[in-house]
Amino acid sequence: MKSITISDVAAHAEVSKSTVSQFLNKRYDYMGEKTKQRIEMAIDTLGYQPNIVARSLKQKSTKTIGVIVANILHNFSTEVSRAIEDVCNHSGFHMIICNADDDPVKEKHYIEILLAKQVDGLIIFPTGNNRDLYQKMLDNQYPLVFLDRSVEGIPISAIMLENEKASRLAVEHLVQKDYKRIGMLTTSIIHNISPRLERVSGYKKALHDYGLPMRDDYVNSVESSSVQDSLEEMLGLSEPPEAIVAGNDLVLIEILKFVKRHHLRLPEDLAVIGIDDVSFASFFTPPITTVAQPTFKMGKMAAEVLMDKINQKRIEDERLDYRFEPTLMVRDSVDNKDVT
Amino acid sequence: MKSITISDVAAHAEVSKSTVSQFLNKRYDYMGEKTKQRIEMAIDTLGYQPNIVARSLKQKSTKTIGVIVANILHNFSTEVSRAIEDVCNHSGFHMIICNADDDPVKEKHYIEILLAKQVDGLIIFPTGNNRDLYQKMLDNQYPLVFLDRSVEGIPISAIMLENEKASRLAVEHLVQKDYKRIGMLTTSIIHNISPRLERVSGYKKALHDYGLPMRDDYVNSVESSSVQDSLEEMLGLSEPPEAIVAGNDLVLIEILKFVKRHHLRLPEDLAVIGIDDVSFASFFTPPITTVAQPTFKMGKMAAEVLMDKINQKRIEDERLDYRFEPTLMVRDSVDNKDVT
DNA sequence: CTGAAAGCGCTTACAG
DNA sequence: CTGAAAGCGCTTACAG
Repeated sequence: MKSITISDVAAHAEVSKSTVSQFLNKRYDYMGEKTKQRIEMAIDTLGYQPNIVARSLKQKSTKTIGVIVANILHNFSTEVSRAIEDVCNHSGFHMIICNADDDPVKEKHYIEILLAKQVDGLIIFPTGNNRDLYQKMLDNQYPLVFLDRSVEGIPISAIMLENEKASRLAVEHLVQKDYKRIGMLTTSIIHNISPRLERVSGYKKALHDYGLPMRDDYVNSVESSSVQDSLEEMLGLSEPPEAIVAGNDLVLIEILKFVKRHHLRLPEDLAVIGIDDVSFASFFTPPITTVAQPTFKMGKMAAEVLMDKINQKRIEDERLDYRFEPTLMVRDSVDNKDVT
Repeated sequence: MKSITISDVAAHAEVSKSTVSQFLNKRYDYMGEKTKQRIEMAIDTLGYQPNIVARSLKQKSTKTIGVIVANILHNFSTEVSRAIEDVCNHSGFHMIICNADDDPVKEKHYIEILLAKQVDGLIIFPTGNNRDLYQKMLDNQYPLVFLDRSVEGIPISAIMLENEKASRLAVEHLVQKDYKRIGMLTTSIIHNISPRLERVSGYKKALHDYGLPMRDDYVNSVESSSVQDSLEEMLGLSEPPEAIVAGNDLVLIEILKFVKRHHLRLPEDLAVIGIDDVSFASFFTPPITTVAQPTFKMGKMAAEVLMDKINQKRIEDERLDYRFEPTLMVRDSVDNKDVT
């Protein structure tokens, strides 16, 4: 690309670079009408576009934020990203999305690169295993917000679902439909990912509140790739669960694959509720009952909180947790148990 | 964030900035062992991270590419983006994704911003309505590749599906299963989006080759939001189509919604084949027969061609079209017509 | 009302 | 083997 710089424009318009710069930044306060016009003409005829890199260097702001999602495969990540993008567009910001793939090493790498690229702030779905880095950014008052998850002992604003409530809604619905043997399957919990822990604990509490027994062989937290095996096991029990709560969309999909493969009937042979509303839920056969997250609102909030931090509002009275309400989407993958 | 610059490191290590810079860029040719160590120590103790913005300004390369997708809602866009990201990671590049939302105005805006941000190259799913801009980049030998679509009269490398073949595969499969009345529904064609045109023309040619009549009321190209109406109309004909080819994933989804809403049986009441393999195809009831694009390969190729252009290979012997083969994924949303 | 000068944090010939 | 100097393309006090 040919480079036309501010100097070229200045020369063409026969003014100084300073004046052109003032013009570009709309500081017209004392600018002569003819000067303005000459500059405008020069810009037009030369097809000048300011170099944002140069501007960023000087202004120490790139008008760009970084977003590091834990796993782009989750529908939640994609939807939230779109909401963030909307806010960015409105504020004249751009965003760079990175996918940590649930890998703390990748996450660390991305954080470092993005900081080196001088992004003005970061939204992170934390893997939870880079405490030093998180802490360092916190110490430096670097604009940062967590999304979906919080990290114990790192007091950074986190935008999250009422996760306990989410599984409670699922359990309650099943209880109302007269299910007693209710299982739960989530993705791996070994890294203490907060929403997963909370969803499991919400499930247990709800069972307890409804006086249902909590059986260890009805709950499991494994990698997506092992969901099939885990289901095999759980449904092979002498008294298998009659309903299963899927901890997120990926688990739900694995369950649906299992159901298909084994020619089970939904909900007669197995009732299912997924946390996360999947795209095909409404027109699946049967339509899938889910607990939806307000993804759009959550992404918007994350971006707004970050923008406030970038603009120096909100440094002091840091509010930590922003919790959002889940919504039960009643469809047909759960039916009245007594009918069967 | 506190800023530690190369000067701080130089001071701490008691060498010049030049030497530190050499070190950073691994030009150790003549560097004394003790110098190296002193610099390394300084970097460590200060926690220095180079400022990429400053480097970019000097080097006139941001090691970043832009990707402008026509519509992020298409599954194709997401998958292709992930493939591009892989290549970027391998080459030490980053990418900024923008969603033009099928809107030429947004597309123009994003192209301009990305150029101003000095990205080293661009992968565009062109809306087709910014010919001047495309042409200008071409004239400037700016590294650019088109994906999914080409633009008539703008000779820029384009990575595309064998679109005619894709609809041909669909029609052939239906013909083999003894279907005669075959319709096709695609998203709007008014902007002459090349893959849509090609898919419709492939459909027509295939019908012709199999001696089937081509009926105008069996083909329609409308916005996603009007697919329902269009189906209503088509299936309300006195001799309605018995099978429909969906031009892409969004159309497929609309068709499935329609089928659900009207309690149609798949494939007994209506057979369906979608172009684009959707995530839920395999475990849907019935599993959906589709024509898949090699999304990963296509994204990879786009990124590789772009990298070559950025690295000055491939400017001369510009190859224009890279066409990829579609694959029929036989599942159960099409069955033997004679059986019914 | 406008311009000269310094500076953002790097890199890169070039000199020694 | 290392450093001084210029420069990438902007912006921003400050002077006049």
